[in-house]
Amino acid sequence: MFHIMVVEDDQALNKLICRVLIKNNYEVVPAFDGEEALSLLDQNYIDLIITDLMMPKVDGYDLTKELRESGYQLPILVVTAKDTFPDKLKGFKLGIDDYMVKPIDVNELLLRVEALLRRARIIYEKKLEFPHVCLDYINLTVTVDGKSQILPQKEFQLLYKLLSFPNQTFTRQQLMDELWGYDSETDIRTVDVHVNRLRDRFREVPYFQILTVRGLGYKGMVEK
Amino acid sequence: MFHIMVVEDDQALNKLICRVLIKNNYEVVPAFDGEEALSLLDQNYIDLIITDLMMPKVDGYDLTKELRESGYQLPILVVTAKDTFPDKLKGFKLGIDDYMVKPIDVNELLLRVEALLRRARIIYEKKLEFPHVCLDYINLTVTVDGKSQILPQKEFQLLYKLLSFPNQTFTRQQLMDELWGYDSETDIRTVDVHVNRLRDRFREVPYFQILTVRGLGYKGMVEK
DNA sequence: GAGAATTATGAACGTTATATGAACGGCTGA
DNA sequence: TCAGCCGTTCATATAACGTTCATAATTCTC
Repeated sequence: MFHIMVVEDDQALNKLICRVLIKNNYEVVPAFDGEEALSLLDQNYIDLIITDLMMPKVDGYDLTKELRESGYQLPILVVTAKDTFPDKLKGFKLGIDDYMVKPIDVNELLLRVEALLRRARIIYEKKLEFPHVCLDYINLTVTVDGKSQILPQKEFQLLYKLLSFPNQTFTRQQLMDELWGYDSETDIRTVDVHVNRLRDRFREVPYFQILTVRGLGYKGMVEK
Repeated sequence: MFHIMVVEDDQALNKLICRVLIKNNYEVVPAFDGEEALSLLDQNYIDLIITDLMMPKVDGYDLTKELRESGYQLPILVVTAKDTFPDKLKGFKLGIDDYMVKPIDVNELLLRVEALLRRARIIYEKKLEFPHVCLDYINLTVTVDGKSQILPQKEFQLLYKLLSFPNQTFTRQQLMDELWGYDSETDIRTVDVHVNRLRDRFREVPYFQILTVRGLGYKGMVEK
């Protein structure tokens, strides 16, 4: 779901934080100093960073500075033993979002991570992520290899439904019930038309497709 | 400048916080319980709330709940003596943004206020900068490739909002709420008219645009 | 392989959402 | 006080969408 980078040179603490995050359904990318963090950031999509301040090579301050100066706006949460006001001042002035003093309560960490994601409007993006493909429910947007397009609502909802449960066959009636409402009087074949349009739209995209299950309905398939 | 409401039943602390904020150029609206806070919120434009949890009549939890349920998205910073995890959990789940435990360092409070305003894009910098394009909130000025023009207020605010969160779709209602006020009775279609005028105005500019998300609202796009 | 059943596809249509132009009235500053 | 700007409303034009329908293509059954 959300991708969080944990930058912390203390191996044990790094591992602890990562484990807690993973347990709470975050995707985690660990790094052990600021330099590694910067290079990993280029290669991974990251929603939020949790970072220590004191670290070898590039420290937390410089990491923050680098990121903000190169335009990264992602939330940065500092976890550190430094408890003096000047440290906090420096951190906040560089553009961090939150500051926790060790020893930290990992449960509070989770709460603060969530609050930051919410505030940065990252968390409300109901998303479906696959390799090469991402569906954004809020924006009705399908992104394939970085290229986004907005779909009409019905088409989007249909695709979203089918890809939410890949390989599971849905009858037309099921789809009608869920997307059109249980009492809809719309012709059941309307589903076909939308499926057809989706196929047209993504004819060239190899990463997913909608299969017909004759006699039953349709099913979504991802990344053969 | 920015308008901050301080909700705290301890008169001395309330006064202290207000004084510090005023000294740092914030406009302050004090309230001494949640009920008063709610009624003052209707009458004043507020950017951020600092609130205690334990208060007579409506407490901090209920205040937060009320606000979030009626659509207010402004940052809420809790200042409280309650230091247990369940308290924090409850607070964050209700939608607070930050949590400080008494006794607090007012200087750190200032830093956190600043961080929240920045993150909520309540224009701490009062500027939005992209390649080729810069929006100056103070002067209502949009600069494209060095050429500046002043926009009418509503048009400017709308553009500013949309470009503050590029690629995020805003419903007309959200935009109305934030730019016109939660209780505004202005026709929702007024948003369309302003969008239309902005498009007219920047028709020739390739660096940003406002896209329609049919059935939902609008979103800003920067530098395709 | 023929006919029946099912699905695919393209075109057309009505509906709804949005875009656009024009006009009105209030406010502001000269 | 008046002109001009601004925000708003309204009426109408336009475009997008969802649906239906007719027909073609495919698959299944016997």
